[in-house]
Amino acid sequence: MTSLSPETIAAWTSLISVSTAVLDRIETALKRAGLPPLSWYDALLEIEKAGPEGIRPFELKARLLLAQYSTSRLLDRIETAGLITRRACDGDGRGQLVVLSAAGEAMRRRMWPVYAGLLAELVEHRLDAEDRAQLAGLLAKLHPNA
Amino acid sequence: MTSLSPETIAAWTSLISVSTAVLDRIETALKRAGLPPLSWYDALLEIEKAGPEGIRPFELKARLLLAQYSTSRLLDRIETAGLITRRACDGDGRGQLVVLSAAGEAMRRRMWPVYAGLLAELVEHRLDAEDRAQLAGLLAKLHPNA
DNA sequence: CTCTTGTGAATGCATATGCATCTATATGGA
DNA sequence: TCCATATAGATGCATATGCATTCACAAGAG
Repeated sequence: MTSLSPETIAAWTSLISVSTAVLDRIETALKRAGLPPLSWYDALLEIEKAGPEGIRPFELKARLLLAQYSTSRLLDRIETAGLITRRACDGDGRGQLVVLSAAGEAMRRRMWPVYAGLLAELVEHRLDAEDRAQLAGLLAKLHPNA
Repeated sequence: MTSLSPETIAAWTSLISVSTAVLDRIETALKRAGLPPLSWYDALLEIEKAGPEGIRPFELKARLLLAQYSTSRLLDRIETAGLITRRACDGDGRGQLVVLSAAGEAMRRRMWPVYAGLLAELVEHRLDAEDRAQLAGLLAKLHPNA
């Protein structure tokens, strides 16, 4: 029987409930503002970071921790909304390159204040500078890379 | 323009990626073991804690941070699997009381080692006792109650 | 008692997700 | 060159989720 310390349980349950609650608040606020879901923001941001060269969907999938089919369909929806363009990738006939459109950049910028406002209210304001650094450090130890 | 400290951003992105990655590992492991999803575990545990008196669905909804319709349908599926019984609630004709069945308790117990094993590997082992206490404390400050 | 309003729970319909599979191209070896 | 295998990406089908609405009962006002 695997046994866990009470602190592990407390940390884990808080981790989940905090992330769920904050995500929920963000999604609700975006919806109320007539904006797309947070997943679009993350995608738009990664695509924007890739610049005019564009980014390959499999690369995006890795960065966003999404399943392959989720990436494919998320890009479908974002493309339908006119926020990206997909073009064939020369050098690899199987692939494509995704590039942000001007409307895509505008959309990401419109989403940011809503997102950042809630992070300020729900994260930044509840921790002092030392706490924030400590929390970031502790969570970094939990990254499942190793 | 709302501005956030780099530590806030780092803490938030880690919070999300860690919770996503760990949940993912847990869901995958449960599936591979032929067990139901983690959401069932959480529900079964809350129902078990309520004891033979049972628990009202709206109470469960609050504890699990679920939408009303999600709760209703989750209970449908769990009931279909024979893990709970729902009976009318005397004193409130609108309501019902959900009680864990023996099979439900057995299922929760079968799920626990898989769940706990991964929490041990991915959380407990990566932090020393002091880190765990600190992390739990910091996350407690982020609970959106206040 | 009756009417209005509030609350617990279910459900029809549209959209999103997960799984498995499929197509097309790439790559490495015989 | 030809074949086997691997990788990028899309998609059909089943299941789950979100939204809005609905139904049933509760509670308080008159």
